[in-house]
Amino acid sequence: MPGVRSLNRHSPNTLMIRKLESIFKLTDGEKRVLQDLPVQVESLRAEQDIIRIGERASRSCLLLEGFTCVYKLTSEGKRQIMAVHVPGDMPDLQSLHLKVMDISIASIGPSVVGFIQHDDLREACEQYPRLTAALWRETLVDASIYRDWILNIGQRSAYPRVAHLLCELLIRLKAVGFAEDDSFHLPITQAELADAIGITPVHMNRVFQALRADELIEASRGKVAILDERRLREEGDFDPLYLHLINSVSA
Amino acid sequence: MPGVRSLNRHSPNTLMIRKLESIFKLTDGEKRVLQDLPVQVESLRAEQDIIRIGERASRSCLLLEGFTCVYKLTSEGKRQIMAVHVPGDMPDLQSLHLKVMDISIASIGPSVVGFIQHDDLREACEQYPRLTAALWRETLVDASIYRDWILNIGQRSAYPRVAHLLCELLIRLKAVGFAEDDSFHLPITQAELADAIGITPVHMNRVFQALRADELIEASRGKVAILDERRLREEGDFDPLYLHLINSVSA
DNA sequence: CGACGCCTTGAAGGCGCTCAATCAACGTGG
DNA sequence: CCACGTTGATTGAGCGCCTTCAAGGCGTCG
Repeated sequence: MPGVRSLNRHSPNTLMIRKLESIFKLTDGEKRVLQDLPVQVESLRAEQDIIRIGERASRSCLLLEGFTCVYKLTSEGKRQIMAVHVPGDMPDLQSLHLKVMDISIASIGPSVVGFIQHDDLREACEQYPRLTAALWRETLVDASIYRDWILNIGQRSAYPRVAHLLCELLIRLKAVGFAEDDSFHLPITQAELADAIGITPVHMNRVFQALRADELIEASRGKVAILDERRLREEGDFDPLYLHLINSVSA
Repeated sequence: MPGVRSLNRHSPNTLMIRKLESIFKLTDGEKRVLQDLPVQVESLRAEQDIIRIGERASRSCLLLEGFTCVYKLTSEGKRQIMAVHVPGDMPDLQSLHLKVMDISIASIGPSVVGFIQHDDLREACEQYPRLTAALWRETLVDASIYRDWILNIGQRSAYPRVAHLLCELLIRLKAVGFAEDDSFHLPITQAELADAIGITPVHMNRVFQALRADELIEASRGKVAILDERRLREEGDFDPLYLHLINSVSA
């Protein structure tokens, strides 16, 4: 069972505040409300469900460390991962207005999340309408990423698809300071990546080998290094417009 | 160029009001604000872009008649359609908070849309915060549909994929009263459907023939009839949960 | 050291693609 | 009223990306 612990460096909400601030300057009042939001921090093991499809949510979570993903199963038991979250993301913010979950959310690798009650969130938004706008915007960016995944899976072959996903992860991790030197820690199996890309684990492996052979990436035991980002973007037909990043150099 | 005309039966916003009312009862004040929202109605030819990727939007549109779709092109010129809208939908509501478009939106077949200035929308939302919630919810349902498309394209083969899409269209059209007798008018070419499903026009054609041979659908010249919805849902592994419909019999 | 999880590799087959030609429906102009 | 062009649906043949089904390798951990 998940233990409760306190974060060492920052208050849990610091990540969220920093992220929202990249959109527009928050007033002191807005910052204070966010800072005072009660957050229940929990550590998760790898592959642990946070919430499952069909359940009703009364709180949303903020990812603090590690990774989470959105997934869904077909009736035949095939899994599709529709999104991967990096620290600072709110994986199930949508449940604020869509009570019953249409997806499941799980941790990838060991992670730390903070739960915020919907009532608290709603109250903060009522007090400071710009928070509503900022959170709404977050969900809109999520939607934009979904759209790009549809394009990626629907129109590109396996190799560029993987390249595209890696470009996205790199830029998003850079944006929150979790990728140094174009390399990042990603405790995800090839099988899971395959589920996100819509291909077979076997084929995922072959694509990875091709990417390594082409000297685009290095990958081993949870560590991914992008060797040539420019060329990887070309191969993956990657344009970061859809991420709607603001103060980003690489975007 | 698109002509401007007035709608015969209802005020343009009636559709939107009816839709939002399915979520929660609107107060008279809320209804009045919506009713008074200045709407610029325009008729569109088939295949006409409403807004293109990279452009900045200062207004959003409400689909009144016909169909629109969200699409994006790869650098190789392949097109993926990520969403199809039915009357009552707001195809680019997202631009309210994401100014620069990450997608293009176009009409499918001749359509009628109403444009609403963002400033007007924002003002209405500030006056009546529940409108904000309702519109936010709309965009969240859009996102849920995107997710399901990722699952559909990523994990299912062509035949169930098409079945799934047809189920979705039927139920959404029913919800706004645009599908009588499990059949609906859909002025879309097989090539366009193929772009939405992520397959080739040629293969789309073969899947259609299979669906007809299995007596699941009838389709000719812009008219689609669902002959056996229960079985089509089975074949398409369709569960309408993700549509988050409220007062719907079939959901 | 044995078991387990994950990565890797091989071979065979199928789903969907590509390329191309034909057909059907419709609108247009002569 | 018909020849013609255009657009979309249909069909065929061949090929290739990716899947499926295995088996084997390798590192980690009890």
